[in-house]
Amino acid sequence: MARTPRNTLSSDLVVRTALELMEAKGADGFSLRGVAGELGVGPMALYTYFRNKDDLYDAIRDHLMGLMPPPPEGLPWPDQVRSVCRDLRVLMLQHPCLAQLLASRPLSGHETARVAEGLLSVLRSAGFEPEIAARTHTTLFTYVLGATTWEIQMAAEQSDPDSLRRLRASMESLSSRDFPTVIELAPELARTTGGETQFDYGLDLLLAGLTVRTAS
Amino acid sequence: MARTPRNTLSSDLVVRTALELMEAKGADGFSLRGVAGELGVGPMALYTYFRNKDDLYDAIRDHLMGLMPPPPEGLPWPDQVRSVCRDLRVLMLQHPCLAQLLASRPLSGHETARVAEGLLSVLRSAGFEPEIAARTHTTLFTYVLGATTWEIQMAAEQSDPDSLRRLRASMESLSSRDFPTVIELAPELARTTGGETQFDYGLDLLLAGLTVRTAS
DNA sequence: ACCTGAACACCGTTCAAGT
DNA sequence: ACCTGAACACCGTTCAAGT
Repeated sequence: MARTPRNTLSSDLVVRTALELMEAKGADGFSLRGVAGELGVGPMALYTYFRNKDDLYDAIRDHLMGLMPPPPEGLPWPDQVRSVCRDLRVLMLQHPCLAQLLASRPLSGHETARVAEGLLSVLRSAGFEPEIAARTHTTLFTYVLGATTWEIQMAAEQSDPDSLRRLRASMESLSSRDFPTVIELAPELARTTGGETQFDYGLDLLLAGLTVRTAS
Repeated sequence: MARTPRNTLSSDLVVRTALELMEAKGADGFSLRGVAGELGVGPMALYTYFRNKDDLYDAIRDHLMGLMPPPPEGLPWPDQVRSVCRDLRVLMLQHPCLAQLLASRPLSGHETARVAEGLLSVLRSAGFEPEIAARTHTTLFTYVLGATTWEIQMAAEQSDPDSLRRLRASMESLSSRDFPTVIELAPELARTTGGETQFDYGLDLLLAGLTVRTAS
């Protein structure tokens, strides 16, 4: 908007402006040209600070990961793990674009490494061997990613009355001969597409599985 | 490519052409104009069969879900559940675009309902109450979605030598004072970004958790 | 180093029109 | 119903140039 004079741009300002735009217009409506327009510069000005769009995405992701609190200290390890996973879910809900940024790009950057360090060190301190700690870390991360991505997507869909109407229509077109269980459980399925209870249900299954593993 | 005369188009032909294009050029390179070009028609010809791009996406997803085999019969329920989850992972690996199609759109369509019916009926037959069956279904689905999306994305990244080089560089720039565990477990983390062993590890944690639950 | 401006090769979708 | 053609309002990125 405002004509920005020379040498007032910085990679940090670009990231913050990009993040604002992404949360205002959604990950789909986001564009480099939009960011440039918001900053009052030409689209090519951004290429001074980022090699391309993906490079900017990485920077936004790392910026958001910087908002993750460290794991709580002085608790049993299952509670520490639960806390980290819940914090990541909450951060993703607060910044829905983070889901796409995490899923589509490999983890890199300082803040992202800090979050990984936190969870991995909890697992190592709990006595997990290197390979099991790594496998558990990946399992927990991908669960949070999948569960919360799904939750965000379904919430977005349900806030659009048009697509919600079409979804109901497609549900009702299903024959109760062919799909008796889907029809029977339709209310329960609608209720379990998100929410903290659903998230904790899956997380506690994983933690229960881990507890069994460590006991033997 | 070929000039298609009138009345030779059909929604099924459009879906199959779109799927081919999506697997040849990747989900990013995919476009309605590309599909139309491949069919030798103008872009607007597709709007006779689909309301918009998302509508076509839904049709492609349902087409792919039609390739899912039914759950195996005559096995203990944990083996049935494992089989369905593994089948979905394999299908996603064979058709990488399915990951994005599942994550970005709500589940609708006949074939998608059939897959849900299969897993839900396994859970109900195993004695799960309606709400627990629904929660378990969502948990399993989101785990497979998250784990396999991650696996596909990391495989794509590692096949690009340029981004692999930059990833290694960013790993080596991490100080071993600040990130001792990440550095220590770097080889294990690289090994656990995908593969059947990693997938089964998380899946078995969930199943172990479910077994504990049903026993009590 | 930092930024502009024009250009290239694209998008999805609307609208009016033709058969 | 089925499809065309022109138009609208966009994209990311390259390239040459200016300060």
